[in-house]
Amino acid sequence: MVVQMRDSITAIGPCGTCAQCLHCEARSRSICSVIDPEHMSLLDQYSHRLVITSGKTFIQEGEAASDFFIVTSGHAKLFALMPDGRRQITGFAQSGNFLGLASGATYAFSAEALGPLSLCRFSRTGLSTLRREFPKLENRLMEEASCELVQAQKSMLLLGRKTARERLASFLLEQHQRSLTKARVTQLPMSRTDIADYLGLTIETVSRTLNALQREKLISIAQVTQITLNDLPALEILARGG
Amino acid sequence: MVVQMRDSITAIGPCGTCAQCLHCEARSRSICSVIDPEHMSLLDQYSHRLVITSGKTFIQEGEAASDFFIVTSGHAKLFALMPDGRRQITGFAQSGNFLGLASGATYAFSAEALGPLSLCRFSRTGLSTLRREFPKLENRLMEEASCELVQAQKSMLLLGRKTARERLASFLLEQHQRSLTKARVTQLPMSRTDIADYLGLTIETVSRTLNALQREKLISIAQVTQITLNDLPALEILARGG
DNA sequence: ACGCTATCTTGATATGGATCAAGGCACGTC
DNA sequence: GACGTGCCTTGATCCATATCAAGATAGCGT
Repeated sequence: MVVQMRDSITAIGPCGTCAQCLHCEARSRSICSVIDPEHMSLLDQYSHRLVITSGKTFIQEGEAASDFFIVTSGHAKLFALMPDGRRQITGFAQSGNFLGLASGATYAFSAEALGPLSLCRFSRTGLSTLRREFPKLENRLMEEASCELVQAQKSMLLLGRKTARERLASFLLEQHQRSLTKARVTQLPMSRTDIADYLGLTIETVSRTLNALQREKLISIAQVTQITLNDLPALEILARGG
Repeated sequence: MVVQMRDSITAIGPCGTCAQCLHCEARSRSICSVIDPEHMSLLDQYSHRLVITSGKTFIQEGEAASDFFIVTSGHAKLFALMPDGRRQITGFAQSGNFLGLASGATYAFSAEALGPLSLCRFSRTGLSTLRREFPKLENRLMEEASCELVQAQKSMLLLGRKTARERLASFLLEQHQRSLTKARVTQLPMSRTDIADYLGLTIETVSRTLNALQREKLISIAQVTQITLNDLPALEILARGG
């Protein structure tokens, strides 16, 4: 059962027989991991799969916050805009991440697909029902909120007090940690412009600083989006500022 | 029942007969507002009153996050430090505010009293018990976390993309809104250094920018800590950046 | 009231990162 | 394989804010 919505958003709706949640590639990393496989059907009932094309905005700042999302594959960027176009990316989301906590009645941020993206959508009321049904979800959601708050405070320190070099080192280490691999090669899903808007810098400064770090042998830039961290300890010292 | 702890922290412990929570000056503004007066005694049982002297650090970044706090009177600043002393204040807390959500196993921030401060302390386990006992608390805590996340995203935009003038205008409006009065005179509980560390600026820039806003008649600085917002619409336009 | 100290303001100068302006490179199209 | 078209890099210059350096104020204790 596939339903076409608007121009580029495809909804693959609930389906009693195919039990999607059970085989969800993001389940172990998402809030759904607290729900036993035997109750998966209720999860299926209140969730909908979406596929989003690259570059599409699927959450619009200021609109009624009626849905929550879990990223099941791909990457997204979350951002806030100023009237003159200045942009601050407040975070990147990947498989398993829960989106929508930073909202009151309306969304406090916009979200856009960084490449092809699949999502799982919950309506506000649907999630409420699930929370009542599975008290463990409450704890998991609070955990999720706590992690986001901790991350937000790190970003505030970075944006308010770190130099460009320290910001790039922090960013590269964060990306490396999120990649979940031990390999020191990190594949970046975002452009230089996105990195700049995440770190509160300009694209030129990002480019210059990355190349400076490469000249100092701290990193190697194989391709634009593929960076090797050659000296993790040195990068960590740089990132934390001494 | 008054228990003296360390040098300057006074604990006024649970007391079966005086029913403190019922008369708590912060109750209507705190998470406790969701609990009926008839159940107040359970709240008393799991909470402890503390009085903190000005300047004392009562939450230390990196220490085991064993307690949560509610500010019952006074103001506190929350901050993160870098090894060389650079500081980012991530928020200010006042009566009713809940502290401790931005924590995993350890606190992600430090907190210090801005002037005399009273707190209500909950142990992690005590709060867990209360959450089980009063499901409404879950919703209220999630609300609290959402508000903090929204606020954090606003701070990220401010720190990453706004000019000094825009930051000061945003700050003054935020303080004005928090004061809960309609009067256009705002009494600031924090020093210029704190404002600078909150806005990612230096104390000199804060001073110069405030005086520039005064010269332009947007504000009046009666005393250092007492500022009148003369032109709210203009300040709002400035704060949002056009 | 006096002086001590911390905080704030103001001025002069420096600088990290922004802005302006060309190139270079990769990738897709015809 | 030439030609676009979007990134990305590199260079030259500028400027908003930091830094350095005095003063000015305001509490506060004696």
